[in-house]
This record gives sequence, C-alpha cells and structure tokens, in this order.
Amino acid sequence: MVDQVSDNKSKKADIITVAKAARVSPSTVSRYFNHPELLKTTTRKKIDSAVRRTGYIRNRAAQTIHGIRSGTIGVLVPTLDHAIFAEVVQAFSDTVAKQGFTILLASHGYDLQREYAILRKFLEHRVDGVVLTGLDHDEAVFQLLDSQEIPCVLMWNYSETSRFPSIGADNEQAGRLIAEHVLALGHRDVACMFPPTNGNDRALARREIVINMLHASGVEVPKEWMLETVYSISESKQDAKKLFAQTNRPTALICGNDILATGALYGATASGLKVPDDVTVVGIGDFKGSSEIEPALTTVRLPARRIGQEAGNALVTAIIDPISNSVGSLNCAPEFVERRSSAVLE
Amino acid sequence: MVDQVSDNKSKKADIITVAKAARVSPSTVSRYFNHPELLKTTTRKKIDSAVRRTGYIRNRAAQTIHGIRSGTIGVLVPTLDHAIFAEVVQAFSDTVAKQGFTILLASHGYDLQREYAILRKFLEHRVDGVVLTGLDHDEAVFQLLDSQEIPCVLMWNYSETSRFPSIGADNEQAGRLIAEHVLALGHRDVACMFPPTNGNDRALARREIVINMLHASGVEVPKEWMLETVYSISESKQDAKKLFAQTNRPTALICGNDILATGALYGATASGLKVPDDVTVVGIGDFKGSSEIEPALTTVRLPARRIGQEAGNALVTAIIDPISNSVGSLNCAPEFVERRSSAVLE
DNA sequence: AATAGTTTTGCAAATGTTTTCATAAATTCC
DNA sequence: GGAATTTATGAAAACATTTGCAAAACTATT
Repeated sequence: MVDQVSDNKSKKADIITVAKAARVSPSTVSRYFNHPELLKTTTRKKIDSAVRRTGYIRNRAAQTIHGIRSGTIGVLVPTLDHAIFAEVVQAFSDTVAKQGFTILLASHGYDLQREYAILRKFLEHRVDGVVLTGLDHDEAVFQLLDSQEIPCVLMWNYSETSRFPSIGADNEQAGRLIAEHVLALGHRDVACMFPPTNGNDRALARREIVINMLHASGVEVPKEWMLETVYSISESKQDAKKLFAQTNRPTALICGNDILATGALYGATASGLKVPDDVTVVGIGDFKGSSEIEPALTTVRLPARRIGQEAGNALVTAIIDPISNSVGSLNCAPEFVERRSSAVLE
Repeated sequence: MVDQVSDNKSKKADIITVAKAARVSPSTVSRYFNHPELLKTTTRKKIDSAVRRTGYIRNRAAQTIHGIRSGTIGVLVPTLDHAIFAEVVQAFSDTVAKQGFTILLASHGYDLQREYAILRKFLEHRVDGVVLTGLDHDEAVFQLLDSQEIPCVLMWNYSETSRFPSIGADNEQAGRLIAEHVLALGHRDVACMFPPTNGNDRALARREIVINMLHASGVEVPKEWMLETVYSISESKQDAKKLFAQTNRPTALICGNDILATGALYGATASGLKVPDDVTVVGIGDFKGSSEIEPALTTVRLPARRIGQEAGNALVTAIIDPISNSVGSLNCAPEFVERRSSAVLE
C-alpha cells in the first residue's frame, strides 16, 4: 500500500497512468482536460481523484506537437538592466499571463546577430508569437518571421512604416518636444548627452531630431558639448562633471534619457551648480524616480506600462485570431512633462 | 520551380520534408542534429543544404516528449518592477543562456497562491529546472517540487537551513551591518522605514534584526517613527517628509532598501534638511545609482549580479549532472559600504 | 577476389498526447 | 418494453521526433 503510493510518484505519471488509476481510457482523461463538458459527472470525479492521487501534470510538449498552441510568447529585449525595459516586460507579461500565456525571455545586449540566434531558439520552442524591441532588426530576422508566419509585434517604438505592427512611442516626437521646450526657454548654448547609437534605433532617432531642431533654430552644438555616454548613472555623472568643468559651460543640457539626466543632475550638484538656476537639465523617458528627484526632472513621458499592455493585447489577438489580420501599429504618444529642472534663461 | 520554393516554405518543414529533400531517411536527419559525428561528410553536406532550402527549424516539443531536456528554466520572481530583481534575472539569464538554456519568466506579485499556479504551468512546460525568489514559499510549492524531482534553487536570500539550496545574501547579516553602523555613530533617536512584510521574507528578516539590535543597545523605535512604506520612491519621499515634519525628529533613518532610502534622501532635501548634518539616512542593497546620488548613500551591498550568476551556474550543474547532488547553498556575503549620507551624531 | 571488420544508414518501435470514428450506454418517446 | 435518439466512452491513427537494432556500404587484409 505504501509502496503503491511511492510507486505512483516515483515514475512520473502520464495520461495512461491516470487512465488506469481511474479505470477509463486515455482518451477520456484527455477529454477531462480539454472538453470536460463531454464527460459524465461521475467519470469526471473518478478522474479528478486519479489525477490527484498520481500527481499527474499535463505535458504541453506532447500537446504542442499536435499543432496545438504552446502557450508561450517569446520576448526579446536588449537588456533588463535598464529599469524601463523591465517595466515594459513586466506589463507585457502580466497582460498575456491573464490569457494563459507564459513568456520566454531573452536579451541580446544590442547585438543583432545574437538576436537572430535567439529568435531561432524561440521558434524551436514553437512560441505562439514574438515581441521584438525597437524597429530596426537584421533582415534575416524579418525573413525568418515571415517564412514561419508567426505573429510578431515590435514594441517600444512607433513608426507608421514599420515592417511589423509597432506599438510604442514615436521617438522623433519625443525628441522634438524636449528640443522645443529648451529652445522656447531661450537657451542657445546647448549641450547634448546621448547613449551610443549602434544597434539602438531609439537613441539615434532622438538625437537626430534634437540636433536638427536646434540647427533649424540656428543653434549648433560644438563637438566638445556633444557627449556620447553609456547608459549608466555613474558614467553620466562623470561626464557631466567634466562638461561643467569646461571654461565655458552650456546653459542647458539635453539628455537622451532620464538615467543620463539623473546622473547629470547629480553631476551638477557635485560641481556646485544649481539646477535650474545655473543650468537647465532635461531628459527623455519619465522613468521611475524622475518626478521625485531634487529638483524634479523636466522630461518627456514614454508610457512604458501602457506600451507593454497594448503590445500584449495586440499579440494575443494576433495569436488567437490570426485570420482577421486586425492588429495594426499604435502610437502611444509621448507627453511633455515640465518640472523643476528647466528654467528660462536669465 | 518558383512554386516549388514557395511550397517548401508554405507548409512548415518537418524532419521528413528535409529527409526527402536530402534523399536520406528521417533517422539520418535526426542524427545530423544530435550526433553529427556519425555521418559521412557527404551526407552531412546534403542534409545541410536540404535544411537550408526547406527552412527547417527543429521542434523541441517533439524532442522533449522523448525525455530529452527541454532547454528551458523557469524563473519566478515577485516582480520585475524593482530594478534589483531585473538585475538578478538578467545575470541569471545571461549565465544559463551560455549553456543553451532559455528562461521562462513569470512574476507572482507577492501572491503565494499565484506562485503555486505558475509553478504548475512551468512544470507543464517541462522546464529542466526552477528558480524561486526568497526562502519562504507555500508548503504545496515545496511538495510539488519534491514529487516532480526537479532541480530547484532559491535565490536572492541565503540560509543554512533552507529547504532547497539557497544562493544569495543573508538578510539578517545585512540588517545587522547597517544597524551596527548607525549605533556606532552614536544615534539613539532612530526611525525605520520598511516595506510591507507579507509575502516578503527578505524585508521581514531585515526589519526584525534591525529592531532587535537597536533594542539590545537600549534604543526603542517609537510607533510614529516605525514607517511601513511600499517600494516606491514617491511613497517614501512622501512618508519621509511627513516624518521630518514631526515636532521631534529622529537623528537617523534606517531604510529597508535603497529605493526607500533614495526617496527619503529626496524627502530630506525637500524638507530643507541637510544629509548627513541634520539627519543620517542609510539603506540596504546598494542599487544602481546609490553611489552617485547626492549625498552618496551609505548602505549594505547585496551582490545582485553575482547572485544571479551563481544561481545560474548552480542550477545548470544540478540539471546536467543530477546524480552527484553537488549543489549546495551559497552565502554571497553582504558588505557594508560607507558613503556620505551617514555621520556621527554631533 | 574473397573475407573480416568497420562505418554509415534505414527500419520500426517508442514517446505522451489529441482527435476522428465507431460503439456502447443511457435516455426519451410511443 | 422496445425502438429511436442522444450522450458518453474507447480504439486507433496521427503528431514530430529519437533510438536500438539490423542491414548495407565501405575498407583493410590476406
């Protein structure tokens, strides 16, 4: 009797084990899970008890080879180390989990070759759909997606002309909003701090538009005020201190994202500068903490949570209802947020 | 001819399609992937080309039902919204990816019932191993893990007596280090700000030891200085401002983590208080940015990256070499980091 | 050129499910 | 109480692979 119990548990139970224990056929057990309404209440009870006794857990791998959905979605981000991506992923994951999907997560660290390799791995696992971050990807990635006919959305960025539905913010718009603000405040001596742009179409789009807007207003950013700083508070604080130590310093600093801006704010404080009296500092993103930092950061909000949710819903729709090709791009509009770190030039 | 090509791509290729295209048997194609050294160079080339032409992608689901590893690891965290967990997950994911594993990620939002449900889902997907966050889990979770005989490690926290190997920091030690420091500086009027402790054994362990240490030195924390604040910079800034507005205010504030401490620092600044001259503020965690904030935060470093890596390596070992039960707990020791936000009582 | 030995390949069974089709059981109706 | 329906269950084929075993194709040896 005791042996019996431990036997049941030792060899992992499959559907046949359960069937025997319940004295029904395997088909019936299968129906118990997939179409319970077809079973008599009494058999349902028998199987219920058998499942419990045997400790049976369904095998999705075995289901998946029947062309049934795997219930997984591949999520591919550059990195989780940036809180903002973590937030998007969290929102995405929560959204699709409600519909029974689990996410396969991987990061490529801005290496587009790795992205391709990871995508292949996702496909080996027969994910039901894929989310990629940003608009720019290797042509091979797009072709693979096409040939496998698998639902895909691009999240975080938005563009009308993206190769797959894109759900996110328009970085050009974000850059424009912040540049307009700084120009409207009357600044002419403007420095810029942006992350490296290789493999990062988001940063590139922002920087381009900012430079262009400034240029259009007759403001040129001298080379020594054009900082390329990796995404890190310590680096940006460092670089900001160097910038502020130059003999002539800018009256405004536009940062490519709020992390850089946070470091710049700390750098200004460490240099004995008052923000915004001595220098205006602005960011892009409205990350967590940007509204609480002293002084609160003027920035452009990119609605991370919303983007994650919308992307999740869109992808699930595309998976569940693949015929009605109803999923389109969505512009989660960025929004200018004026706080205390920017001020009109005296 | 053109039809031929598009045909190949339209119906997704399986191993039989490839076999036909290469004029070999399916078994040979299988061996091409799993034991290529058994094949003649010429057949290998034939299959190589056939795979390319047909766009075949291996089906891991079909492999998995043969008892072959799925190549996935289930990772279960409370949330990704806390940058610190995102960092651990990133390090973990990178580590196991090098060994060919992909992670299934889910978060339970501190709800232990959901944790059980998610674990079941992981097991349905036949993950090769599981990582849980923290030491405390529902008994049902432990039993399920036991009965399925699946490798598991608990990460983030460390305890000698944990039910499964635990790889992480000892929160008691962390709490002790920070409390000792504050006491050594001579503070007797001490306030505490900790996150809600339900479903969060980490926070609980830290708070307990801090209170005990203070008590042992004759310092009692009055109720109105005992703050329970959710993990959020805005909430903690808010609560800190209220605290500092009280008629008699503490000379030191111990925060349960660096996010709370960051908010507290902003709150102090907003209240016109100078840190550390007017009040000492300390945290636990040494999160990103804690060393750059002005004033730089005195805290206890919990080595997130290292924990993620060690947990990854440990779990992979347990998966690849399950017999030699060689995976044990590992104390990634917390380390006191003195910076500028704490000072001796004048 | 025949034999023995080795390497390479194919056949067929196995894996854990789902699903179609057929049969058995239960229910309804007269 | 038996025929006609309806409902519930089982048998067997299918899914995309892997693998043990045996046959075929090579090499080396005499």
